[in-house]
Amino acid sequence: MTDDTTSHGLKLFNSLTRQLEDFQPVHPGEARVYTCGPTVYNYPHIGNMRAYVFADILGRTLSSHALKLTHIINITDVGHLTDDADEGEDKMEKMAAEKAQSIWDIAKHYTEAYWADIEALNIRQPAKWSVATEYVPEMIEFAKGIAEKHCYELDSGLYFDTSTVEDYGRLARTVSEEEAEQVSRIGAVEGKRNAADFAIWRKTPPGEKRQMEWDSPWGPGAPGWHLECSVMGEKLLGFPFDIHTGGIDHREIHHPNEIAQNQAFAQINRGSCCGMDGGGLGNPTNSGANIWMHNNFLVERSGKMSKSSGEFLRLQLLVDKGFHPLAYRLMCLQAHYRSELEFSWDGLEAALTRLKRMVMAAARLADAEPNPVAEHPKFVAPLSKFDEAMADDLNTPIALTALEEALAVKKVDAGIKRAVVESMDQVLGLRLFDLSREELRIRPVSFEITEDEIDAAIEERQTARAEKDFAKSDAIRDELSAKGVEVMDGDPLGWEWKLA
RNA sequence: GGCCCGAUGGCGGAGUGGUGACGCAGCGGACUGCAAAUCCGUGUACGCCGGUUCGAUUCCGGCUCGGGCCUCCA
Repeated sequence: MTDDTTSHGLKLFNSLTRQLEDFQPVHPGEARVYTCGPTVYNYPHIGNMRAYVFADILGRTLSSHALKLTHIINITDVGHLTDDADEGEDKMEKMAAEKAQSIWDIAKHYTEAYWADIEALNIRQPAKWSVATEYVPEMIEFAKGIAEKHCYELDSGLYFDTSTVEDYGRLARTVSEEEAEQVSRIGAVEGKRNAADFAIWRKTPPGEKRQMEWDSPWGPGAPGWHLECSVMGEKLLGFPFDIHTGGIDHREIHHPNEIAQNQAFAQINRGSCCGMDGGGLGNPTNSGANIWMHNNFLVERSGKMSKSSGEFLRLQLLVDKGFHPLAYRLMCLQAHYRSELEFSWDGLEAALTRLKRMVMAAARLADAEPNPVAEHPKFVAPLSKFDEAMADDLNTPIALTALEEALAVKKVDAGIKRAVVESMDQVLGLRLFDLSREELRIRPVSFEITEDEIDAAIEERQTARAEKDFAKSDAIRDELSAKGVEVMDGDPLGWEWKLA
């Protein structure tokens, strides 16, 4: 699964150019990736998690191409506002006030909840989780560096003048400043030079004291949201790095602003960064990253997933209903990352069934010693199909079909087959050889019956069957069925929960 | 209002200028006391109207419908 050409045969869709591009590492043999992570003021919903499944697939694919991966995911624990881009409450402060907890406790709690989901979805650990509040001094330094030529100060903070960089908004396909002006912003900040200008430092209003604030040349306050990603990307990966990922929503505001900051940085430090000349985005490296990738949304019929509509879809809710987290991962992989994906419980159940069947097929290879050296002609087609699909902008839906073709190959050495399947699952991360059917059989919290009771009932039923008392055995089966248990006589597992 | 995207069988979802993946569901078969599970097999679709073409689901234009963004969001 390796390719020693410079492009690694890998094509990725660059949102900046809206084209498929060959992946050419900035540093030969390496891949440096920055992923926009969560703001830890609430639990992540499953739509949020799609972004990290996508980033994980990207990272695994880069690794499979023999690239040394350095992956950074940030944790935003400060600097996110509730309404307008420049005013309003800080999300973190708001939640802390609501819960009457320290803002630091809020951040810790939701960071850990997020990490639990990361693990449950078999998302690999990045090289580093970069926490925004640990980089505030660097953010101030960064802001000081670009302040004179690219920023101006208002009462409420230090603002970035978007007219000082070329091609502002190119990522979002904003056509012109004129167009941006047409947007009527409620509560727009007085004094901004351009409608699109944004705060890079938010001053604490006089007489107030925030839980999170730092001293700065512009007075006490907090960094703007966009600043952290510019700074951590530069500090940890160096400009330009290879790939920047995030949700498609970031394509419109957050990443254009981040890019503007990076361009300003490139202008100030012209020549000191490889490839960055401080000009426009005709030279993509000025954006800070060679390729910008965005995953599309998970949607449901009511529209976009929303955190404001009360109970939202958390991974734990799926588990509570009897769905293993990896069924959700598989559901994500069944669609291309750039397509919207429709969420439904039926769809999730379909993914779970598919996953179970793949796990069963893998289990038939449990006793085989993986033989990654030997080859077999029957696997040539599935393997090349798999590699081509993944190299074609991470086409996981097709890669999955190649995996299933490999699992379905008959009359071959099990060791070879196992090695093939393992190599594919290394990229897809479904844990086919670690999972058991028992693990996938998760009891929905709403079901009353215990496993001991089920075992007892089934034993009683088997006795009746042995005595050919089918009236009784059928009655027991019906009873179990009413309680959500499906009896499976000819199956070693014996029984299964009836979901959905 | 501005910008952008989508429309594929019962559901989800790939892909393609000319035999329309795949998964789940359904159906048939094997197995089973009967089922279930499993395995094998299998039918059904490219929103509408024009255009280009020998030929379009695939390219172009229009229409209809749906969605996203423009305010925090993966």
